[in-house]
Amino acid sequence: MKDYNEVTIYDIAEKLNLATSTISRALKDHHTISKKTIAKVKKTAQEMGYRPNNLAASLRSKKSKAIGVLLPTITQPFLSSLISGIEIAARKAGYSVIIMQSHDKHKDEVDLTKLLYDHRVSGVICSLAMETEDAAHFQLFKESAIPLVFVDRVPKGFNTYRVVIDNYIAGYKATKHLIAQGCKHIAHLTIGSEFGTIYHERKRGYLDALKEHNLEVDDKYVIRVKEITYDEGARAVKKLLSLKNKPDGIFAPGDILGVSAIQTAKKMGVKVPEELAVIGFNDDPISRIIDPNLSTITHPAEKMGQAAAEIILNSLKSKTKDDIREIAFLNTEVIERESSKRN
Amino acid sequence: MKDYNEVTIYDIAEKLNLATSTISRALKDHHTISKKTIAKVKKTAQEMGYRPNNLAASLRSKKSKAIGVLLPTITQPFLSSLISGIEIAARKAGYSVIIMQSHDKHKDEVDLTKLLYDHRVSGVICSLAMETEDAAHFQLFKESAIPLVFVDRVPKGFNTYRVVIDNYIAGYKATKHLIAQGCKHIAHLTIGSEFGTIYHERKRGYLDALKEHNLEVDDKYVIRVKEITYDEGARAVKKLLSLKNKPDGIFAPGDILGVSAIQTAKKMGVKVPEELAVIGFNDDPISRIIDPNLSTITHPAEKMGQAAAEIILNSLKSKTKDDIREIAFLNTEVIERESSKRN
DNA sequence: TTGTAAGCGTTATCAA
DNA sequence: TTGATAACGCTTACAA
Repeated sequence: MKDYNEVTIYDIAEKLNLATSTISRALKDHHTISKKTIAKVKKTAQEMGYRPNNLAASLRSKKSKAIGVLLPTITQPFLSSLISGIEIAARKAGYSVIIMQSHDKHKDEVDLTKLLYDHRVSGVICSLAMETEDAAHFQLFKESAIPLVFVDRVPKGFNTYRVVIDNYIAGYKATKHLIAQGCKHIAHLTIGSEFGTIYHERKRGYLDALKEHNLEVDDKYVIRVKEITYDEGARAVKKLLSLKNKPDGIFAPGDILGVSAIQTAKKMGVKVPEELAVIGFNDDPISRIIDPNLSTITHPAEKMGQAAAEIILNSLKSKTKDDIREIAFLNTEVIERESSKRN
Repeated sequence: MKDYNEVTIYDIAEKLNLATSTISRALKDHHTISKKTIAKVKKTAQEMGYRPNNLAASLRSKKSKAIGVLLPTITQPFLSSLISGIEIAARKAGYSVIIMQSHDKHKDEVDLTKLLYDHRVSGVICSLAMETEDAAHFQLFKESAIPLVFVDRVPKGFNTYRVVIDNYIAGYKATKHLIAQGCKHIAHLTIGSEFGTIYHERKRGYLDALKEHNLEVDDKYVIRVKEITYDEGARAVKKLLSLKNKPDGIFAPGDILGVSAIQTAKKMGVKVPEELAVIGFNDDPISRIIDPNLSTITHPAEKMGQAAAEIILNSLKSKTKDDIREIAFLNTEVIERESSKRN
């Protein structure tokens, strides 16, 4: 250990014959301290090798300069990009990022909210676990006025900040794209409950696009998957392509499902896009590798992360206990690739 | 705020007519406290809704129960899986995980080591930035006896814990696999300096495998890329396939490069694997999506993360200022897929 | 513009 | 087995 030479503001104060409070203020450019003193303090701090002790500051101010991030997992491309965006924005403002994974388990999510609370994080960014059906465990952040931002998988009927895309519009656009390619019988895969809303919203967009164009809305074309995996995707698509009236288009609400639709179709001798047009969701790396390349919907992960972090940072700065809960709607676009190009 | 009802050990002490020190000890099952008292304290703590304040504990003990993780980026599949492994192991032991991205910049890495130090993290897990050529900025962890584990991209000649695969063996195995498929002219892509060692080691394995089998070692078959991107991979492979003596095999030390080798070959009318066998590295998701599927080398990311975290945890527990710097070598395997199957 | 002094909630050192 | 008390390094009223 080299604790013996850990320099504190007390040491600086002694050396400069000033009070610790003056040092503390000078170091943070407090306006009541003269420029001369500030310069002098900073210079000697530098010379003495002073390093602030965030722990002490946090204890005193009851706020650690940290943002807690609670996600189902961090290995999905969308989520790791999200974290990246958060980390960049947080770092710039001098905040650190603590990450926790719920692994889509409700119980873990509940436990981790408590842990984050214990850590006295300044703010929390969360995307809900697939299992979660209520948001009661987030109440403690509200009660403690700790800014809370939900991203992507957001709870229904819980009043907080949220950063999302308009999943309804995105689903609508995706379906409309298939319609524009001449598809008449469009299938859809879906997952999740109404609580996490995003897949439900995408489905709403899908249904409304069909209705708007007077296209058949048929329950047998909407298949529910248990989880977003290649196996589940294959299972669902096999079922669809075994129908006597095969669909001629599929809107998959995730690229893993979209890719497995292409793979399954190829395996079954169904030509993509000629006989089956496919569009996915997210613009994951795999969508550009599959042959034919998968058309998809952009999901601006890094931007959403930055937006979420900035909302927290602003909320912390303005201190106004605003009851206006900001909703950031980020834009999405259709990316047209070979898997849906029929014209 | 509901600070007014924040319960502290002081409140518990008052209620039970005990000293705060007793409460503190009881809560941690200290052996000098009677079982009866421990039970009583825990029960009332529970009842009163007591939540420990890590910040205060950290300040006092000069150690925050946190592990700092410093990586080039978190969006690469290998690295996000690594973090996942770290998070799981750390969480189990009651430690939190703070992540920082160097974005492969040396300067950022230097700054972030200081930040991590300021945070009083209990330990640090790091994978070096591509730019980094010396490890001087990690010295402060050594001096403070903060356990430091390097993973994957480890520094040369800096004595600390490290969790790695044997990149030499892996490169050797990959090349040998191509040789077993009947390849006679095997090319290799490489990157990075000798400091970060991993790519250099893979290349050594490649060269030794060739030599062992009396196969041609030709400089024109070793192409250096500037970064691991599809564009750089395409550029390098285009060059290789334009030689009058085209290679009949490529060992790419990363799946992105391997995938772009396949794509480029296909585009140039070179058949994979018949005319060109390809093997990548990492077993990223894209390797199973590309057609033909990319043979590759496993890189046990999550396990490496867990191993790294556990080394730190053990080091913290045993407190022995051990100078034996553990090296964990994890196993790798060749995964044979279509891109190299010629027999 | 600067100083005084009281905490923040623990842990650790003695002493009992 | 338990208690009293002094830190840990900083922030922040309030005073000067």
